[in-house]
Amino acid sequence: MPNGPNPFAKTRRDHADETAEDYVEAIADIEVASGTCRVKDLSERMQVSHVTVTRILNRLSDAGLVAREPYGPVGLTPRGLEMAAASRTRHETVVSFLERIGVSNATAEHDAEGMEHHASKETLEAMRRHLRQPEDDADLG
Amino acid sequence: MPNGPNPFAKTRRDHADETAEDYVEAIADIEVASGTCRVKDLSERMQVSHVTVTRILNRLSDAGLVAREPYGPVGLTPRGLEMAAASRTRHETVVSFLERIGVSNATAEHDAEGMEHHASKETLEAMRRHLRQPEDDADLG
DNA sequence: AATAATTTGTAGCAATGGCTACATTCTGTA
DNA sequence: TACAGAATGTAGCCATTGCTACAAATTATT
Repeated sequence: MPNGPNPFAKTRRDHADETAEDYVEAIADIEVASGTCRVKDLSERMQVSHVTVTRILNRLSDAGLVAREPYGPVGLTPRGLEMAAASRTRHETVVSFLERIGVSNATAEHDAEGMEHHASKETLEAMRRHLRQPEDDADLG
Repeated sequence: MPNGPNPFAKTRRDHADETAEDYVEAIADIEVASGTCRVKDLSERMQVSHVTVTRILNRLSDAGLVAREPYGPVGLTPRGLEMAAASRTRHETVVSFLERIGVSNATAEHDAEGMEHHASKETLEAMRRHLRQPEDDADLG
């Protein structure tokens, strides 16, 4: 039978926060890759309509994460930059870790995209600890 | 800089499916633990109001996963049982794996709750492969 | 400059998942 | 049986994230 009373919880509420992190990280990536980030870049990257992107950007702008003016490029505020940096670090940790245990790069990127929002500090530390280990143990056929 | 064009995607759409899996798995757990599952058990477990639970159960009932009649207990259909079994297996894989890399049981349970929905077949196989390995490599201080 | 094409914005609809407030049904007990 | 309390159901509100359709602005082309 299951073990504890409720190791579970509201895994579901913070959905909007995950969206914020995804977008902020995407904006930072696109800026690095293309110089500037446009609504269209985001709609392509997130594979949603430009309408969805616009509405989310408005919310992130109100939240002080994104700097933006109508028909202009999409930028990050200092707070947005902070969040992007943290997200990126965490993303890279998860991707590298998955690759270390034998997952292909493509799958690691894909799975990390969803998993990274649920990896606690303790779990991320465990992953980094593992990454610091020599990869001897990876010889499993 | 980032690597590929779009290893990302619609990580966001399948939210309702995740909810279905969470509820179906919770129902199975509660049935095992208490004999029967009631709306109240679910609202406590998921930490949401009974209203939210009722509405979600209606949807799952329409979807053929949950069997239910007004004011009665909550049961699983054959399809619901299948889904619960698969969810449970996956959940246990993720929890065991996290524990193996040094995460505490409480954190493993918590993180797995969110991560399990994003672990692809390939990633789960990598985790199981790792679990089959002797734990020698775990001696990192 | 005028026109065409692209990009972005707005209006408005649907589904999902939160909630409170209130109605109903069930259960247990006086 | 009647009543009190607990458990469920229903109505209706909000936020988030999808969408299509249409309007407006920007950019590119003729």
